Amino acid sequence: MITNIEKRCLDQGIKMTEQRRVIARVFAEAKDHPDVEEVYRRASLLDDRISIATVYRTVRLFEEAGVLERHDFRDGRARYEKISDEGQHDHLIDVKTGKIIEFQSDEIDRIRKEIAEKMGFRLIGHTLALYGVPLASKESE
Amino acid sequence: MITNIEKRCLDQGIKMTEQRRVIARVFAEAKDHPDVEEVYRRASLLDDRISIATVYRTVRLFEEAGVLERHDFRDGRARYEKISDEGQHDHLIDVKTGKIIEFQSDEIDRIRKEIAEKMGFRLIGHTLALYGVPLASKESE
DNA sequence: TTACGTGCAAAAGGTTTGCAATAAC
DNA sequence: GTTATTGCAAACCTTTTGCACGTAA
Repeated sequence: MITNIEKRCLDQGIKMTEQRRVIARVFAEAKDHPDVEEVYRRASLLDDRISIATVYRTVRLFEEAGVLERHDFRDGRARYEKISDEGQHDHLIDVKTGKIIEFQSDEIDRIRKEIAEKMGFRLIGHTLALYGVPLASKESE
Repeated sequence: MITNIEKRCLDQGIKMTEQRRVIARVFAEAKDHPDVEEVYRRASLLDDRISIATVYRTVRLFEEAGVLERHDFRDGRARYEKISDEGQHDHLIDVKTGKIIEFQSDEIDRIRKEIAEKMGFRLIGHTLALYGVPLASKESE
């Protein structure tokens, strides 16, 4: 069975190797935002002939092809997730636990675009992450 | 003459050394978003008894004290700027030139806070960077 | 077949840290 | 005088890369 991500890669003219197929599958099945080490771990379970250098090369390739999105959540390594058909979302990070929660806001999407255009730019990407603590929690920082 | 940043550090109970004063001065005078190498370069012009390790230690200290803000603009190193009294701004990066342009939007400030609270969090920080190309420019990516 | 992808290990680039010397309070 | 800070160099961690080998089309 061919994953949606693999299809997207083929559309982009990316030559599919066994390693790339495996990494595509990892992201097709992921519901979170794994870093490269974690992708390597999961890929190795499916096929142990994969090296971490290939994972690095592949996530970069997929990112440049618009198949994956890279995130920086201030923990020192890049995290990746697939770009889904149903539009993108942003993230809120619970700084107490590190948990990453997705959200989507049409209003923010609109304003971002408006601001960029008002400044004379066409928006081609963005980074938005909110960092918060649970409202119930009383710790000051 | 004592800089505003130095005053802020003293308020936070930070012990001021000559090196820290020099680094505070660099940020007091900066109108941009220097990385550590650049801070080190500017600080060295004012006082050549400074090491880059101290710059790393000091920007971290200042960041934790709420005196500096750290940014990641996808170029592989951290950039810093002072937190000014007149409220914060966000950034738009011209991906053709790397130029960083500041902007401020009360509407975005409001929505960010609303979203976090609606999700059950008190917002304590955020990252927002827009990446764009000049509207005049016709390149596709 | 032929260009492209891979694994390995080494290197790069940014950042942190152990330690002995130094300076602040 | 005591404790924190500094400079130096080594270590760290993530990511990239050179090269010989392997593989997809």
